[in-house]
Amino acid sequence: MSDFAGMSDWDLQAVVRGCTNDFSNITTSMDNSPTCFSPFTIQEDGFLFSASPDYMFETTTVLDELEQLYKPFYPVMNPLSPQNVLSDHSREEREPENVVQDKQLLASSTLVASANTAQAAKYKRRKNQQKKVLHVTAEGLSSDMWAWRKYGQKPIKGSPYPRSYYRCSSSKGCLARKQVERSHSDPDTFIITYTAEHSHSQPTRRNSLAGTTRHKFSTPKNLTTASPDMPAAKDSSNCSDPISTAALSPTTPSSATSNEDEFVQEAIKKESGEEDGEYMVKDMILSDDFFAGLDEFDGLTTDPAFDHAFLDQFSVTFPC
DNA sequence: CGCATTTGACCAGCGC
DNA sequence: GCGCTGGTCAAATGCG
Repeated sequence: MSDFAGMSDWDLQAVVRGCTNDFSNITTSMDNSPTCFSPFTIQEDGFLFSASPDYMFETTTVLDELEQLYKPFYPVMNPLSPQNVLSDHSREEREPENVVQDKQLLASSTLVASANTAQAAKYKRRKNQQKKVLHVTAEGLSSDMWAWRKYGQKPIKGSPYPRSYYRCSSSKGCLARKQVERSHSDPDTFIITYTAEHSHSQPTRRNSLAGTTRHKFSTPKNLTTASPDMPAAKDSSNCSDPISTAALSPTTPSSATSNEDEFVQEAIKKESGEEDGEYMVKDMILSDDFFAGLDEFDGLTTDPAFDHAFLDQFSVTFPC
């Protein structure tokens, strides 16, 4: 059949799977330029926000203003809510920045306010729909504490890779949506598009129910249905592919490690004690978790527990 | 049994 | 107005 048909979702699931330890891998490759010099960047209407420390410093003022603008519309300041992934990808013509921001804010508040009318949101005008686009590598797919449930997958015209659709399963009635697709220009990069806003506070830890993760990729079925595009399951040479090894459920891993708990604790600590100003960049994607992750990353990477948990997940799917 | 995932069908937006 | 495309629904299926 088509290239999409066999596109097992192993990669896409990997995309949305939470693994808060991987923020350092968030990146972009919109122009296929080397990304190794930029830990990650965020695209906003084609404009790349380099998240290098220097740039972040320079944009602090702007971000501060953004944050001030966003605050009134936040049900809760969620470090990693889609709101924090700043990138409006509506197809509307570019308008003066503050005008666009105002519109986004209105749209955001409207979406939140209408959280109880999921049906009404069913067919929102795409053109005006608020979106936040994030480009991440497979390792950086992680991302958030939200629990996402996949509700659809569609082949996208012009792209050899299908797009997966996820909705927030943390709370019923939450309109938050998440689309994940592999970048056509850079298969190592995944494009995550957040739509709407969570109508509830961010869970302090991942939803345990959603955590009944299924390592589907290890099942015979999924192995046999491996996509022609993603022959990893068949081609042992791909076992070295971090993307494939990250092929885990988008939902909460039931095997939350002690390291993850540490992350949660760290996040809680920061949430309770640090808010405005100090984490300006968190309003993009550099959340508290991100910095916490950075702070702990060195330790984690050398922590036997981390290695064990991390490799354990890999070995489950790709025992090679 | 409850949950998540898969997947075909349906519907609405959008461009022509 | 029509056809294409994207986004969502919901039944079927599978797994723990």
